[in-house]
Amino acid sequence: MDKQERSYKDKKVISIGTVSELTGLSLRQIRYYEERKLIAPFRNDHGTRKYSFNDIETLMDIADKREDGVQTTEILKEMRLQERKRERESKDDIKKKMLQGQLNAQFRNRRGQL
Amino acid sequence: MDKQERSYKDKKVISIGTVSELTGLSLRQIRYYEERKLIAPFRNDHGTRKYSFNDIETLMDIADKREDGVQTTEILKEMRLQERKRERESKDDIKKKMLQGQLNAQFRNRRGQL
DNA sequence: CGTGTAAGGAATTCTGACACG
DNA sequence: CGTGTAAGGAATTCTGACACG
Repeated sequence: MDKQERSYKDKKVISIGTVSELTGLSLRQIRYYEERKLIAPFRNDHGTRKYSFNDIETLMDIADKREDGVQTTEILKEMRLQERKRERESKDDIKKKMLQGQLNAQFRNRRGQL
Repeated sequence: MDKQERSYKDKKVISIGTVSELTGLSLRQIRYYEERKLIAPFRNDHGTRKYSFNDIETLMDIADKREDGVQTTEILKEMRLQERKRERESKDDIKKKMLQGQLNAQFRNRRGQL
């Protein structure tokens, strides 16, 4: 996913009625999940909520878990765990790339010595 | 761009007020360009227009051309030319892939004969 | 806890039209 | 041709609250 596409996914431009249609959740449910800190829509000048496609995906995950009887507090914890996991993986990825870069450099050096 | 990301770009979910903010165009202008067939927003049950990120990009292109004094009729022609060009390129791409496939098959055959 | 609902107000969007140039 | 604007109506969204379980 390049920068441009990311921006589509993260841009908060969708109003709550459309989100409701897309997710099958009621307005009440969507607003309640915000109250429980599960999502954070953007508020424009007037105070109208605007959601991203990312928010919609999160809401669909929430809907699945709620159907399985998971409470919002639990869902919040799970989401935070997931978040930390992604951060770790992202860091590991950077480390891996740096290591690879060093190996490549060594390889070039040895080849030069032959 | 994979299917998922395409769907974000093409999904018509943004209302005209937000499009106006994002493009800097007035509601009147956006509706007028639709009247001139330059864009085709989705209409929901109530009749409210819904735009995609793609529509927004098109509108920004239109805005640039209008600033250069290009009339909507001309812009429409240009857009249709562009569309045909993209179609040709897409077809050429398929042909190229088929040809490559045949070459690969021949190569495998000859190698087998050795 | 999670969700429905009625309440009143404010902002959005729609269409058709008149205006200007 | 392209755009602004006032007009009247319909649908959207917001918040705080009461209800149920």
